[in-house]
Amino acid sequence: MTTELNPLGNHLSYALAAAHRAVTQLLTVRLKKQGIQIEAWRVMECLDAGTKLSMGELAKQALLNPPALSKLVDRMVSNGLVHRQIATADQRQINLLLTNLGRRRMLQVRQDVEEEDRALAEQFDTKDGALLMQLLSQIS
Amino acid sequence: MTTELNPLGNHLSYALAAAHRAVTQLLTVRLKKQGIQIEAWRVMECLDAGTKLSMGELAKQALLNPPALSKLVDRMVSNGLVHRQIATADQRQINLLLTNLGRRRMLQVRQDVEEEDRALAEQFDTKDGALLMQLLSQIS
DNA sequence: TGAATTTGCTTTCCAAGTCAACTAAATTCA
DNA sequence: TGAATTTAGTTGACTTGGAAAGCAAATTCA
Repeated sequence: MTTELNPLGNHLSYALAAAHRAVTQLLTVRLKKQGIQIEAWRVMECLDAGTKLSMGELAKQALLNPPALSKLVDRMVSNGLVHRQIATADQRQINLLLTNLGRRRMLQVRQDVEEEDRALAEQFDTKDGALLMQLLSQIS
Repeated sequence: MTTELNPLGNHLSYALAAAHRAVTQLLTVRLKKQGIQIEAWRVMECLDAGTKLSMGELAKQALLNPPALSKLVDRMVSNGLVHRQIATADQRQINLLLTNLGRRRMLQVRQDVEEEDRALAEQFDTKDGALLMQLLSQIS
């Protein structure tokens, strides 16, 4: 199997982009039925973890640039999923909080994401899923 | 190391997104200095491979949806990198061709991408880069 | 203290992507 | 054959994202 149809096939960055695209597309379709964006789910998952997060921290964890997060949060606020709270220690910081609706929606969405993740993991031999994850988390 | 700071850390889809984001950001910065988009580079690389590609085939290989490719190609045409040619067999199909300028630019950009890819591969023990690529290409 | 700088988040302007509708060529089949 | 359907690609309306500028609170330091 040395024949390479796609000239990009040798690039790790391409393999990564292709895999990411495939996974994202499936997940997007599934979450769209719930009327929610992958990034919004990530935000909600982070918020649910308990420790108060500033927008900056949240942006890093949810893999968004600050302006993109700001705008996403605007939309989530108007959908009643979260609300902003000015941090007491530092008045510039925002602590985002899940609403009750937000928490409920998050739990529903979590089902879907975990199902999708399971389906993904099934594409690998038993140990390979964990191995892949380990390799991926070495990056940058 | 069982402590997990980020609640998303257990999800393979998240690990993939995070890795993709890190790699893409680095590559984007580098290619921006050349004034080119990653996707445009992918298109040019595919075209260079010789076999004539329809827009549809090209979209798959370059990881773009048809409308996104159409618009990208518009820009590339106005930058003088490629030109459209109606296929003779099927008049609906477009064969995209690299211009001389396009080919020259592609060769320059390729340098950068390969350097970036090398730097990425260095983050892994010798065999792990290939292993990661192999695992990634199993996905969908 | 208070002027200058830094930090945290948002806004603005513009570039790029999506979905759905559209055009035209090719194919199907009655 | 020719009407109906399918396929290839593009377009238009709308949404989202990024870079850079903006604003206000916090911090530095003269």
